[in-house]
Amino acid sequence: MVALTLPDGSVREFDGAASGADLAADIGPGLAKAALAVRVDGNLWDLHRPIETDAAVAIVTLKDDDETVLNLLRHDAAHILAEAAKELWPDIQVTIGPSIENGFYYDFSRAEPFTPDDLDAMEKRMHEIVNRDEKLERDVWERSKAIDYFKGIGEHYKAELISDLPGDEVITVYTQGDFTDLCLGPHLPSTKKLGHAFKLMKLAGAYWRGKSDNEMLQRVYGTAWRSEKELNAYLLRIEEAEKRDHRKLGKEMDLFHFQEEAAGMAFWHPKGWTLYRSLENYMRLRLDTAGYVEIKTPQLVDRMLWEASGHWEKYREHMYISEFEDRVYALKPMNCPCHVQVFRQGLKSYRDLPLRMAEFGSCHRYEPSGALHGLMRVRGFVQDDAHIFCREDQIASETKDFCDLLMSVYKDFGFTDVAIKFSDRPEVRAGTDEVWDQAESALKDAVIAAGYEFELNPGDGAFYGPKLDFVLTDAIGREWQCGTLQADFVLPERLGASYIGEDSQKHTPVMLHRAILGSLERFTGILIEEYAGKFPLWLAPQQFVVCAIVSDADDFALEVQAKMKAAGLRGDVDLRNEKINLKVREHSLAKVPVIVAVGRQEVESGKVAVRRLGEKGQQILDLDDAIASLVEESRIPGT
RNA sequence: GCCCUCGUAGCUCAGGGGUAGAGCACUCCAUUGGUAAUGGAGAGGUCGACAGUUCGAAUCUGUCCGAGGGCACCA
Repeated sequence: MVALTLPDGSVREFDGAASGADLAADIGPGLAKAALAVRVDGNLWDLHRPIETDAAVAIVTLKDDDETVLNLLRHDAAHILAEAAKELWPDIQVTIGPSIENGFYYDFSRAEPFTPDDLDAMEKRMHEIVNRDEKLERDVWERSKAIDYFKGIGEHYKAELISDLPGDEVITVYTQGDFTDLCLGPHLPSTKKLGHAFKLMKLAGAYWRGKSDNEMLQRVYGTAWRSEKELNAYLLRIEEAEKRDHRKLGKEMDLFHFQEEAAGMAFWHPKGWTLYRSLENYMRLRLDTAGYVEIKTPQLVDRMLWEASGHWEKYREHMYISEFEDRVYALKPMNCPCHVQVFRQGLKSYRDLPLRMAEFGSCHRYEPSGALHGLMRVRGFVQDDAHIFCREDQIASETKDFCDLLMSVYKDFGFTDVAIKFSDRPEVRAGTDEVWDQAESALKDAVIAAGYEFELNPGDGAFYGPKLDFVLTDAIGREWQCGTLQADFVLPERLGASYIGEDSQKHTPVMLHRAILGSLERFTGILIEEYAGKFPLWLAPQQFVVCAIVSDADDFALEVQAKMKAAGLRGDVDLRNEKINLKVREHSLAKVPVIVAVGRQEVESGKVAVRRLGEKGQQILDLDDAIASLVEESRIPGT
């Protein structure tokens, strides 16, 4: 007798072992048809796997809108993709194929590279397999049998996977049609249950087991959803994201460009640079208010300093080197060693601490060519960097002040969804365990005291100390790591920084490395995508355009522009011999927030017609009133 | 760095072994038009770079550079 308790508390009893399918059939034919899997005491099981003891169970159907169903569908889609590939190219080797966010992938090994046509062929075959309604059978195999089987059919990667499984691991295989695959499961009862709301998206290379020394496999990415409607919504979402890609908008809005003579380094155009400077000036104001001093240090520094700091040893392959007169210089990849040099000038007292030293530091790092990505990952960039030299007992308050400042800055850009990750001691590190204990708890206590939640990221700290990473989520749900706070007990000592304490003795300060925006290039890119190019007035590089409707209004248009500029607003005048329709269209497409139109009526009345981006109509306003309200609206947050 | 794809006019793209095409932008002419494209004419390219195959290469092959998508990397 097996008693199965349903989520509503009711109990169904069976004479012997019963499967989820039996249970669903017992409840009703509708459920029997809709059932995809069964949850048994919290674990997801195949629908046809016998349940032999009393358990709390729940039938899983498409209506369950948590990730469970999507994972099931996507995992099955991966298997069906593998089956399709095996049918099309019998000599292909299958490896792994998990469910991932928004879809699935499968890694294959095959001498011939896949072509886009192959992708279509695989997708077509997948639809056929779904229609075949192949049953999925679960089987438990002996390890040696499994290894022999997969070796026997030439699936060496599978055999390797099994060999590497822990000795006590139950080895399960699933068979659908003629295709048998090693898999933990669970799966849908048959291929038909997947439905047709899937699509193969792209081809990519991927290292076997994620190790760059290993063979490069061919990965096929796909997406799968409960319904065509969900699939189309997803495809639409991707299209929308592509429209606001900062590389696309950067070109369209004439903000910046890249060219091969300086790969990974941006050429900023007037409008882009205006935006960049707005961001920098905003940050400068915030730092000034928060008690930072700003400095500027050299970009080209002798290797001796980098040897002393440890960068020559740890970071050499990322550094651009230049040689003159038997001396070797490196373009700085980081600002910290230079900041210590400034700190070391003159004798420092405990009264000088905490000393918050900021620099919009221009850094260069040789990033692998494949890592470059628009403004988001570049080789030349500027950090809103600062180093706080302080005593150990000041770490807590400095951490709190920093977190508050960072959150306040992010909020000014509309980012309120900020995750904090705490990374503790890595395997390879400098400093004693005692120092690490102290640094970790100081940093952790400080975040807790400041009232912020964080997740642990074990072993990912910097070699000199633990760190906090700040990850923000943008308007379309993507995550970006921008801010960081790192507690450093190593560099100040290595580079000979010291201060005189209350006891008249020399002490070594602690150094907090910190950045809020991270890199100005990257943050600008994030802002372009966040706002889809439609910047709030204070950031918009071109805040207004004054358009003359007839040439008789040209002088007045120039007068209006001059007054607006005198009030501190940024903008141009458009006196072209074109119709107002064309001007409105072009400036709207250029995402200019404010279009001021003046014709004969305005010349006579002295008023202006103001049209805001995104609105259909316009307002007739007194020029002074219009200017006053635009000036108010374009004020930098926090001023 | 690795795998796949791509590189044609300022931009978006078509074409494809016999020395190049569209739309928009640009220049000129006409038009002074009230809120998302006025009409006409003209000019514009060493087809990413370098080799090779060929009577002939933008087209085929190779190498390199760059870009896009992934993987690896991101102290």
